Amino acid sequence: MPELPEVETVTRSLQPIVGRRILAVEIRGARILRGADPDRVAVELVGRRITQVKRYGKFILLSLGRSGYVVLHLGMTGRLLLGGEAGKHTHVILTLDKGSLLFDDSRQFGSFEFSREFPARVAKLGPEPLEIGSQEFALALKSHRVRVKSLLLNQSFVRGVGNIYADESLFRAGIHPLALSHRLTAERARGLHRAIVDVLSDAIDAGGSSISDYVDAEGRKGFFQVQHRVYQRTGEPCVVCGSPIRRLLVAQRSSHFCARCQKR
DNA sequence: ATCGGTACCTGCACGC
DNA sequence: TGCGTGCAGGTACCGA
Repeated sequence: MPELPEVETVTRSLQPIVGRRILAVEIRGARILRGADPDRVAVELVGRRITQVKRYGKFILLSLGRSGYVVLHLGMTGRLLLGGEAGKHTHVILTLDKGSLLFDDSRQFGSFEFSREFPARVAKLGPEPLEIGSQEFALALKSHRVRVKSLLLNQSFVRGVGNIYADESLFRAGIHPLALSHRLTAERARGLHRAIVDVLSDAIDAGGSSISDYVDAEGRKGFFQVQHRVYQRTGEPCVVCGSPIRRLLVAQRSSHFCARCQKR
């Protein structure tokens, strides 16, 4: 579900919890803690005040003053919900001094971790695509010899781009997903960066893409899915040239593209 | 040191 | 109705 635009939308909708204090922690599904001891996590969190909610790529960090961070990743199906009823897949419930925060995740690929320090997993991420310059992006592309689609999905290259927005960006840039990163001209590389910025910005404006179950912390769906030009449109006519959108596997992920508009 | 492939988990749509 | 198959926004880890 969640790539940069969805995680950004969730982060924005979570701002009401800034300044709130954690009164109680209920952990129903320990898998989401990735091996940490549930009791210890609870002890670390209870009584802390949430001082900031910030996104890094696809991660959300809740700062707890100087005590540390709650490090959240939504995986494929994770949801953070303000209030509401706990369900079958609710793994963590934070009771706040006003309201509550639920972490829901049917596939359990997400994670809920506590870290005393700024987390290494987050520190290792590549730059934010919306902050890096096109020139810098083009140079970085040159230093890798891989399929460009794989590179876009690599979070240590740029953080936050996932399968939907990689496909949509490559389409807008007219670049084939199998194109080799180091073979792209600087101009096409800069064009790809512009396409990424455009797609991500448009998607954030639309509140993200709700393919099946994505909603923000207030339960609102996103609307960017109606603007997808290639993602999950296999067989449909290309909006530019009319030839059918094709699908192939790159890095074991479905990749949707127009063979006529997107060149290697 | 980088890679591509596989594993992790649940739910849904589809064909038979 | 039920069963098997394939697919789904994610990353971690393995061996080459």
